[in-house]
Amino acid sequence: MNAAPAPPAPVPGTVTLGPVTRSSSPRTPTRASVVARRQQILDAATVVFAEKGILATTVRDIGDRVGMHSGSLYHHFPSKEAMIAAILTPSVATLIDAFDRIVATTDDPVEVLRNGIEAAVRQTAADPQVARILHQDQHHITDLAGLHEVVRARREMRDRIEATVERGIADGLLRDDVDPRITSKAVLDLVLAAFRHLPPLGTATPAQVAQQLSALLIDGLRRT
Amino acid sequence: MNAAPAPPAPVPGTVTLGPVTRSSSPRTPTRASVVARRQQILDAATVVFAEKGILATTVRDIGDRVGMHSGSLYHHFPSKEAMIAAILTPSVATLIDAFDRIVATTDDPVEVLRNGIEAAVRQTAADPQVARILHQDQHHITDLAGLHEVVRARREMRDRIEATVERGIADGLLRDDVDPRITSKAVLDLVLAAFRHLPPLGTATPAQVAQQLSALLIDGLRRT
Amino acid sequence: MNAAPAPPAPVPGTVTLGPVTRSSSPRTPTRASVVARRQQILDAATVVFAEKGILATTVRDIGDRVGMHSGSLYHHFPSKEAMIAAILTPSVATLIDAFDRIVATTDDPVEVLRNGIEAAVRQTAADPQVARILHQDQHHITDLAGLHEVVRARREMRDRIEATVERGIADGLLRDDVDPRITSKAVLDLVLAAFRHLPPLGTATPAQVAQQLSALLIDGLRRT
Amino acid sequence: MNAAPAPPAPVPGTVTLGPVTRSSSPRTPTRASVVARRQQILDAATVVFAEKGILATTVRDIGDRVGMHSGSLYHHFPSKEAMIAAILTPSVATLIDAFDRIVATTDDPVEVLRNGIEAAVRQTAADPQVARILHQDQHHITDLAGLHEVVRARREMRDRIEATVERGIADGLLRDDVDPRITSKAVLDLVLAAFRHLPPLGTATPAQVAQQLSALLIDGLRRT
DNA sequence: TATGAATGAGGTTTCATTCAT
DNA sequence: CATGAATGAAACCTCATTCAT
Repeated sequence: MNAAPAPPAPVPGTVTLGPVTRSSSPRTPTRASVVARRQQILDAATVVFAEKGILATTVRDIGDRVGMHSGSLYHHFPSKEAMIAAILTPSVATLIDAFDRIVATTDDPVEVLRNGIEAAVRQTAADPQVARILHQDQHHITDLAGLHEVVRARREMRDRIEATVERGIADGLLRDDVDPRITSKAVLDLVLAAFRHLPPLGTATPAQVAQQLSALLIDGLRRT
Repeated sequence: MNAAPAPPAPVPGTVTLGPVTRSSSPRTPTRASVVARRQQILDAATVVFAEKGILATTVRDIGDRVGMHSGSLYHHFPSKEAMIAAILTPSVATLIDAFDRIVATTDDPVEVLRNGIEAAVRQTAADPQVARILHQDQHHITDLAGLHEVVRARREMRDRIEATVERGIADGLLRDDVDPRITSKAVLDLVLAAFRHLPPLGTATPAQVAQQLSALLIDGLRRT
Repeated sequence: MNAAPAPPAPVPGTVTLGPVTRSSSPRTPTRASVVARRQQILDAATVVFAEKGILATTVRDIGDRVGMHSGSLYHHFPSKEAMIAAILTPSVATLIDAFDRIVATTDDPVEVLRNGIEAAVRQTAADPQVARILHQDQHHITDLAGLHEVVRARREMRDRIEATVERGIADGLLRDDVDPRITSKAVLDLVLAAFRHLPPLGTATPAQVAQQLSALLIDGLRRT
Repeated sequence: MNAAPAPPAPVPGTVTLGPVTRSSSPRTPTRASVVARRQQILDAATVVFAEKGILATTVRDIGDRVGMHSGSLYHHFPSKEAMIAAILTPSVATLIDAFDRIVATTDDPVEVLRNGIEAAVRQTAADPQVARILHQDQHHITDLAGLHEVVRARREMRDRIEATVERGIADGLLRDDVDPRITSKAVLDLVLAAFRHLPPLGTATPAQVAQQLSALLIDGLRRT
């Protein structure tokens, strides 16, 4: 999901002294530094988006945080929306991958759910800011055009959960009086909201949160 | 909260017995119609806020929907924020009241939760748009200043749930390995997100949704 | 500037006992009350204009002060500008009259100036608010179109002063090295600014202020 | 403060010795031009403020005069008020400095007044537009918040004059029947209104105006 | 690639004025 | 005559984006 860094361009002012390989003139950034700068911007943007919300965040906010003028951001990204996409897309993809790997591991739907929750929480812990954006700006993401992939990914996640629940019911492992659609939305909601309990907003560890959510969703609150 | 634009309405209940008593011509701004206009605006605003989000909604959007110039809205409300407050505050208050009445009814924490969830879902069903705003704009509401009451109400709700869970654990009715804080947030989240399953966004009935959430949260997914 | 609250109008329910004096039908206000209402509005407007300046004063400010809706003011005056004219014009006319009477009294230019200053200060004391408006909104009055009369009056005042100074010089009573134009502006300025020293803004009596200004302008600061 | 719109100016003093040294193409935003742009805006704003008054001047008026969109002004100043401050503050400071230098020169209160008046008029002549703003928008400046410094400066000027008059009286050099407070206000008023007599509004030279005001205030109109 | 200035559209709010009732 | 709602223009300011340098 890495948007091609694009070649550093021919560098207009550079006068090549000889036919030698001067991969980096005094001012020519290396490919590495280009990538680094890009990531720097994304990191800053992620923090601000998470803190203020996508809509309330201005490109100037982002520029300020990288120590760069807002206009300069447009050398790295064609639009604010592109930054959002660059931030969310890979993270969402990773999440799906993780879930898929779980599904491949075992056949037991209950295990799939339990492990899936754990994997999701772990991923959330790895990047709580992105999870927060995904959660709190869900609505704006939906109609942002260009984030179709993100929206699709989310829907896919839910479908996988729904399918798992359905299989669990069919297998007689899960109660047959629950609605798979409502349930899957609930599971996804709680999992994506896990960032609230993890640092920096919360204090619990990923393992704890995963255990709590599993307990809640699978076993219920009531003592048995 | 009737979202439908609905014609100015010649006061539905008023039946003129004869041609005589013309105490109010169709356009007389009776006290009733004054209130009605205000409510008309709020209804329109509610729909738009729910659809586009608080931040993305412009006062012009609202004006367009009522068929009014945006500036004219300021005859009824001093600011966009005031409209938001007028929309959210009563609804949130109602919710708390409902929950409180439940708590007063029984001592059994499990019953409190079950009935509380049902009451909340019912309230959400009564005004799904407001619930949606509350859910999806939580973040912006928090730092909107003037909505302190709404924020406080939400926190209060969570505290009540947390206390109930704690009591349930103490009484031995709920499992003692769940974290009341995480649990209460989860319960509140799922309940406030119930609007998704109810019309117009969903198709389930309030009773169904309440039953599903109770089942999920209290009894768990697993067949016992 | 009589801010007197004035009686609340002709009492709507008053029924005239005979068919004769129908100067006021049940709802027709007497000419007197009409005039009173008009004056009430002007008084309120004067206070607000003086306090906040013409431009910064909104018609709502005025309405608020009379206890009337801003729209209703338009039953009495066709525009905000008309109110300004109604406030300033008579006062300015009075001032000119006063000055003219002085001029008619004596031939001695020094006496004319001394008495003129005294008369002007007295007039200012009689209506400090108007003087304040005249002073601080001079600029806006100039290009307000409809206040031509006020502007003209001011210019006329200055011309009269200038003529007096010129005559004084010709008569050998005033120094011949002063520029009548500059001098006349200065005299007018100081006189119109006298409201600052009088209540409610200041504490001096009209006599004191007049004496001070005469001393300053005619005799100078230096001890002789 | 060059009010003239003046072409962007290829830097008048810069004489290119040969066709070679093209260190700055016409449009290079050198530090000088950055400052110049800011000043260009301030100059335009000064003219418009002086002509129409602070309140009646819109940011669009200013933008139009610089040939710039009104929104673009906000790259240079955070608000209209900031522009006002940037225009008035330095000028007022200069005025106080000038007066202070005078006071330090001599001990004779009469000389202090005479020289002070001259200095103030000279300063007014140097920047008549600012003087005009200061004079005609005194009221709005007072409650503009952010211009406290300007207000304070004005008051300080008056205090200095008042002290000088008091000393003059104590020394027996000035008449003892004048009120220092009324006198100081009058002196300041006339001095700040001097712009009326100077170009572009008037035709007198600074020296003439200063002499006239001194004559008027110190020696009086009457021939001795 | 970074900068700083500029654009242009649009956002919320204010306000004199009009008008049906 | 008063009311209260509505209008329409305009005010100040914000912001994503563009572009010459």
